[in-house]
Amino acid sequence: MTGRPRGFDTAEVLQLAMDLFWKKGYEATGLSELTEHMGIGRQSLYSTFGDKKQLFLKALDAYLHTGYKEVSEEFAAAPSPIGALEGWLDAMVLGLCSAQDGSRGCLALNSIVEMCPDHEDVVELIQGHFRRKIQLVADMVRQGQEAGEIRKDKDAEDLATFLMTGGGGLIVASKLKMPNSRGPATAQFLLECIRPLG
Amino acid sequence: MTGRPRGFDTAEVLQLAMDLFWKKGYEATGLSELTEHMGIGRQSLYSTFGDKKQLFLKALDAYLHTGYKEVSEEFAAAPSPIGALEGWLDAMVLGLCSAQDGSRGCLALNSIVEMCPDHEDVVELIQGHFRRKIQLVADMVRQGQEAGEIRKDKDAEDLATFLMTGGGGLIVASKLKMPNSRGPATAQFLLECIRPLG
DNA sequence: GCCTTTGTGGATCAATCGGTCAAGAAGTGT
DNA sequence: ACACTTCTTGACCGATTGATCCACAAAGGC
Repeated sequence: MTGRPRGFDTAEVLQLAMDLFWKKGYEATGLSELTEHMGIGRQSLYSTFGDKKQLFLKALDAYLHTGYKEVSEEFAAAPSPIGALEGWLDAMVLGLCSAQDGSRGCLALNSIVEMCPDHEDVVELIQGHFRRKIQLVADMVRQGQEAGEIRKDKDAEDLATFLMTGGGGLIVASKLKMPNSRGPATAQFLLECIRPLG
Repeated sequence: MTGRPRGFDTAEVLQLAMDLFWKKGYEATGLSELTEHMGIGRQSLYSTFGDKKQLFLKALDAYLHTGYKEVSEEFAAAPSPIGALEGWLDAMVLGLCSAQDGSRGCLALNSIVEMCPDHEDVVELIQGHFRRKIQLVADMVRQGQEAGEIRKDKDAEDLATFLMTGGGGLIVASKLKMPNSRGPATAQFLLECIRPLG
């Protein structure tokens, strides 16, 4: 027998939970806030997602997957490798300045800082995503190297790590909302550093 | 009248509080843990430092000051501007790999991620420190430019921001403890990017 | 020695935490 | 219409949170 169906869309309320975790962090987000913001009852939350930790892991996983998918699609639609990377960094800096999202940064980075090295499950989840994303960027770097748009005297994965690290720094710094942010200039300089010499 | 003197050294227990906040973050650190780790009673803590938030602010302030002082002294003792910056980045990467400190990262960056943009007092405190530190690094970059060790086609403060951002990214990434960390290589590349062209 | 001032330790506060339980509402399948 | 399953609602749990109160100990000034 099938019983009464759920009165809400699982993926939808998971997205709402993600929003809250993103804005407030894991520890600072209470169950009462979650249920209120998600628009469902306490028991519905527990029977659907397990406990708070599992809900967080599922929200984080969804975040990582959609993030990977978005970048992947942007890369595929880009006119050139260097254009793809430029668009990626620009979107990163642009997203950080949008007054809409405030300065909530990146859920993955926030979670790293808050929950590493405790919470091994979170560490492993993000490590796996990090590895895949590095490969995604490194592939694009390799294409750029073959096209002569990117310097060939450095390993593609090293350059990808360099971009990822710089991007991470940009995201974290953006939370400070310094009066005269040099985010765009720094992003441009990151790109400049991987171009062919001369 | 002077009354009974304190049975502990204020700066000493503040350092202990800092250690705990550094390792666990603000929210995740409880009063019971604090008093136990600091070795003082609850009431002593409150009468000496105010409430938890004020204690945190004082610990963070102490952290920022000692951090600034250390870098400042390292810079003064360095043989050359580029050597100063190299030593700074090396110490940063080295400190992150030390098994002793685990992967607690940097208290300032951790606090930014956890407490911005709420907790305006924390934001302002770190913003002020950030401004001063950028100036410290930018001054060293300027000296390097005049000495011909650093490229002159970029603004010194832009290059300093670039280094700070990259360093921040390194610190955050280090918390993930990826199997084959490319931290040292990335730090070296950061330095390479600010050297004169050709 | 006494008196005053301050520090200390333990009990205690209301509030909130994550999590559970049980009763009733709302469906599905036959 | 009925039985059966699932979802939903709200009360409730012990534990812990940051914070306060109060009695008592310990030191300096006279």
